[in-house]
Amino acid sequence: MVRAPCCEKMGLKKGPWTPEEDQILVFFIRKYGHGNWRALPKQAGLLRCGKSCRLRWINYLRPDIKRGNFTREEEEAIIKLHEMLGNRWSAIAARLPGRTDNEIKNVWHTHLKKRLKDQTSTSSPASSASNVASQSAEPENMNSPQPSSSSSDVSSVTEVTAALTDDNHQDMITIKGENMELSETFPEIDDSFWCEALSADNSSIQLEFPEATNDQAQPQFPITENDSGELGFTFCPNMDDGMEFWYDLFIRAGYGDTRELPEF
DNA sequence: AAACAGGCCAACCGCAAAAGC
DNA sequence: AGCTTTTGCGGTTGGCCTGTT
Repeated sequence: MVRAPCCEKMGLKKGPWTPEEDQILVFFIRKYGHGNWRALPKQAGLLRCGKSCRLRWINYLRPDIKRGNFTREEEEAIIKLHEMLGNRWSAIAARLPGRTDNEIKNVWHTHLKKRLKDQTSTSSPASSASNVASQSAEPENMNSPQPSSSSSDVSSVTEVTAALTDDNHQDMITIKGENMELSETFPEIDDSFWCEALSADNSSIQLEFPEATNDQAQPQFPITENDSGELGFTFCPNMDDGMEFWYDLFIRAGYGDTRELPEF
């Protein structure tokens, strides 16, 4: 069987995700779910393969993800579970709410394996095993408060995501200072919608995400002209390689419109 | 201050299983 | 029933960061 072309050959992006891509993915999944990962990036206007989107969502963007350092109880539980289940990371993750298999796997390889080796080399196997067993936590203990150092260890990416996934503000955007609910706004989009979002000098489109905590989430999209003289703007103006799919994203997300989009 | 080494972790790859047709 | 597509999983990699020399 011929191997499927890799993402790069298909013109898809690889490597670290940008905050803008995260926003789009979170927005799309919150609105439509993820019934088909393969189709999702195209529908959402992301230049990523479905596999990459799935991984990003599961390992990083899911709202129930618990960020920050592992507690001692969690670490002991991982050791105990690994003793029982072996390298079945997804099975271990299923018993640790908010933790992903990838995260657990990383913790195991970077911390726990080494620690366990040190323990066994400095104490008898029997005492080590009983120590682990006695300290292992039950699943209900997993939700105990995290140390403050853990809770403060949150990236700006997560902050933006949190703002967009907060139940109090879901599907809300602000256009020219007026709060709107996406589900109400988009079905009625017409040319006047975009006119309202235009800046005073018609040089940019302004959209706002309420409660956002950094500039990246309060984007202003410069209007540019393509080779054919058609006007448009990029959804991610700060990205190095540019991703001109804003129009596609919003139309697909709220409209289902299949009109021809200008090429840039 | 620069070079190097090691730790860490997000993301990728390939394979297998499951689901769909 | 068999083939194709999609999803899930575990292993691995690459690049950034930090500590050490």
